[in-house]
Amino acid sequence: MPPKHTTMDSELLAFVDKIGLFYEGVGIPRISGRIVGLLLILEQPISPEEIAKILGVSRSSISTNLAVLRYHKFAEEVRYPGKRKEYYKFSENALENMMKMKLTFYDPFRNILQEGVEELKSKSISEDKINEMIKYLDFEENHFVLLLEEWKAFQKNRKKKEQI
Amino acid sequence: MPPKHTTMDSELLAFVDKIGLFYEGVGIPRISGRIVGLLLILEQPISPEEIAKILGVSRSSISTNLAVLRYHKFAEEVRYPGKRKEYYKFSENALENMMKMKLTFYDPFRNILQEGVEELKSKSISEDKINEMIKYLDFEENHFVLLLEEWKAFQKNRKKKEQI
DNA sequence: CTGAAATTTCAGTATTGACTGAAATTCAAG
DNA sequence: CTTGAATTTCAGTCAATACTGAAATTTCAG
Repeated sequence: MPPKHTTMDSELLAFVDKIGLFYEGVGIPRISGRIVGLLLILEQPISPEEIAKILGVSRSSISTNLAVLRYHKFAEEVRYPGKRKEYYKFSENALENMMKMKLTFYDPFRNILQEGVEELKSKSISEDKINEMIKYLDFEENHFVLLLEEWKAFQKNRKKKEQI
Repeated sequence: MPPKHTTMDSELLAFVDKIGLFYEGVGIPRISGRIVGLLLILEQPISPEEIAKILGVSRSSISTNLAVLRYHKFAEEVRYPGKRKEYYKFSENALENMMKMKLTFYDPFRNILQEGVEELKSKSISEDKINEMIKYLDFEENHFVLLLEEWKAFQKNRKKKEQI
């Protein structure tokens, strides 16, 4: 049976809103942040309908924002047999997926710089600063990949311990 | 004697614009990105006046954007004795400073989550997802600090080699 | 299959924030 | 100091985009 989330304590809402504002500050839609905040604190999955009601925004806006959270695998759909409604929860591997998302930054930037260096070899420009930057991007990306591996290993280990 | 940069090859400008668009895509003003691109390829420092002319944007916009690049230590002021104008170059430690900038992300977010957990202990919310996220943020931040150290060491070593 | 319930899409609106130009301020050469 | 060149500030404009509501589409219980 799907859970009901009709109302929400104003202190909890304040927490959710703070996350929304933080998201807005880093260039992500505020509603996305508020949804993330909400999913973070709820024990049980919640329907888009209820999210809209609790956050006081339009149903369509929730739909759009859930679509991108779903796309990045931050939010995950849950279905209850016999119920038509969708329910959402904070994705199991949300943190891992957030990191994977960050990793998509490097390639496009690197490509621009790399193409720049190659195309512009003939012109009288300074290549060394660009090359330095490419080297740095590779350095950082590589670290991120390792970080991801470490985190996954750390998690797996922890899960195993909990099982015992 | 300060250098002159009156015109600029259209291919170079295309490169500069690509960086601008990339910046825009990640939520940073396009002009900031174009200035960064310009400083990247130039051998010699350039005046705000000349940047404005080359990029075809208002002088005031350059001023504002240079102020934030300067604040984050991505761009560095250069003065020529006897000349009133300011000149700018890509900062010596720009890459290092970009990373330091990224590090400012963690604390505010961590604080929101931490306060959330503490304030909301009484309410019937799920603490474990928040705690997991805090743990992850610490994990990532810590990695970044180490990365910064490694990069600095790597750089120092390289500089030494070049000297010989 | 059918139809009602739910979700998504999309055109329009509102809000945010980047950019401009003129006015105010700062700065350094003389 | 003084003065004019250069930079910064700020109110106003414009453009990008987050959000809304209605219409279209999808979905699944019966």
